[in-house]
Amino acid sequence: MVDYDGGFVKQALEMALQCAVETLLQDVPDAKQVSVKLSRPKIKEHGDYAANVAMPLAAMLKKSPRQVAELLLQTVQWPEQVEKTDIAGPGFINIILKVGGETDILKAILSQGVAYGCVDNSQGAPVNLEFVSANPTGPMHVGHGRGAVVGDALANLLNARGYQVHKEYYINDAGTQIGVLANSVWLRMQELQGIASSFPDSAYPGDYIIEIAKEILTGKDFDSFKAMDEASRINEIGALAVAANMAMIRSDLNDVGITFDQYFSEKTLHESGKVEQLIETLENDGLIYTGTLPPPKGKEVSDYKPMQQRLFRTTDFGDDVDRPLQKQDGTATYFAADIAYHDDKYHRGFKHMIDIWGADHGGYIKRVQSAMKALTGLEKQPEVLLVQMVNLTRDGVPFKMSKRAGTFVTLSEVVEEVGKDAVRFNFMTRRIESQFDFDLEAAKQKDAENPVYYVQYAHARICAVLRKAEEEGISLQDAEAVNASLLSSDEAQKLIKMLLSYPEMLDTAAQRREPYRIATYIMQLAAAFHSFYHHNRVIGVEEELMQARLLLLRATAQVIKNALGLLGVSAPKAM
RNA sequence: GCCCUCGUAGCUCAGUUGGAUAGAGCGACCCCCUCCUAAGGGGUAGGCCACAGGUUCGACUCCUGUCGAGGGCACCA
Repeated sequence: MVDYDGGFVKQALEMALQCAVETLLQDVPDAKQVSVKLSRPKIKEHGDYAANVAMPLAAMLKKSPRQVAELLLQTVQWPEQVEKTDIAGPGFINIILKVGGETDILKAILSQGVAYGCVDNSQGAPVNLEFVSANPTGPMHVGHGRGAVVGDALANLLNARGYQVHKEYYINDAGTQIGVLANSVWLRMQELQGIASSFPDSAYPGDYIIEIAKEILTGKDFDSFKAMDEASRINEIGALAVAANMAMIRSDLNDVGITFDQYFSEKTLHESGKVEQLIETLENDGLIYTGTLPPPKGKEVSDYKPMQQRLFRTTDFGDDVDRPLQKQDGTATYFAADIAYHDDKYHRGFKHMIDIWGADHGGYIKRVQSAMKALTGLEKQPEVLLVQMVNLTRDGVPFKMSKRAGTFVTLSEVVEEVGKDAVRFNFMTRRIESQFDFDLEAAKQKDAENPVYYVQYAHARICAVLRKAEEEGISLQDAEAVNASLLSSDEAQKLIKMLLSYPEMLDTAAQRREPYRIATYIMQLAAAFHSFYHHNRVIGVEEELMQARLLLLRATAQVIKNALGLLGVSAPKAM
């Protein structure tokens, strides 16, 4: 048991078995490639690792799986860590490692501290991770919060596993929505000046619009706006309103502990001519033509009119239909700006991009990837992770959110009610592919239904024991001096195995972009600890055993803290 | 009509990317604090893994179809 450095033993075992497999297959004429993959059996009796290679080999060698397993065991040259092996069930090879490595692993956790589970990323591949990117037309709602929390945890996870992550927020500060925003604010500004005006349905109704209007009026005289022509007034107010909303969004994000390395403005892409340049480039490459798109199917489009458009041949690169880059009035579409944006990322040196989007943007993936393939030749870039919707309920009753009707629940409201840790942890407990039912009342409760308390409590409990030890004048022995082989109880062994599997879990989570695995892991780890705690008294037992158990607790606290840290959740010393 | 995601215990969800007896929490029922934090531990009950085929030594996992839920389908973002 020395694979606390992240799967070292597992690799050695796999290589050893692989050699044996190849030796066996030497004489087989039509042998197919068989690669050895070890798994960790769920059941203790099945050993530390299990191999299933004997089964697929059986047919090729025309022998039973158990016979094949025996041949393999005769051939294989195991590394020294292997204690013994078994053939079990239909033909599994179960590998049992030498015990007695407990001290090594616990010592390693303590000496590595926050670095336990991490690999060096100083030479790591740069990854551009774009997430949240909520429109700057209003505050963030809880749905945005899920993407924000997942994105931030993924950034931490990838950084921990060898990548260099650049966190980016794309500000959609161009287009008609900003016009609507500006107009809404202008109406409120007039209202505040006592000028009665009708408030159309198309305007944003939220109270925050009034706040923005007030803020603008304290900074600048109303008459100066009145004196402007329509276009420059809307432009100016739009810019001020976007700035105000972005300040609010950044503050909301800050409340959940999220910051970005870069905020990228869509507007600057238009202003700098990058969008135009992109269209020109595509034009020169013959990737644009004039054509007419068919009407959308299955969707009511009352104002559909066939029209000639400049279309990008994305179908040549895997898309379903060619996409317009310019609107009827000649201005660039959102899509045009978006591929200019991703192209810009590419030219900033990011060959690898990950975007986290809401599920309502699922239909958008193919066209962006197709466009990027056309522009850069990269396949499947950006890598898009879709986060499913958050369904809000209050005491089980569905709660419809609408920015238009002003009935949405903001992220900051929820954070204020529930707390940052609970919001972050709860959002991390499910796969992003599953829709999230978020009950506003349940999330407020500080009881067992809130898993965050279960895991934080585990950490606090350990700290309490360590405090108690200090109070009683017990000095913690140096890890080197501790005889950790005394940790032989079932609960202790289970806990050690959990600690040992942490780097492996992180690696899987990073490779599969599934930070929720961290949350699942912490819950299992906390359960293993609580069980240990209940069955194994620490303070008051015989000195040598007590020191061993204290060491185990210290290592457990460290891993809980590390894992929670990746999720952006605190590990309280007392609760 | 087409595309994407999902369907596992009464409820909310895991299931290590095809392995051995499908696991937690909540809810139900029953135990455990003279003892380091009971925000905890132990146990019982609860399953045709939506359904039907297929692939193979083996399928909750992969493929096809059906049913059901959510999202999306030009000139918005």
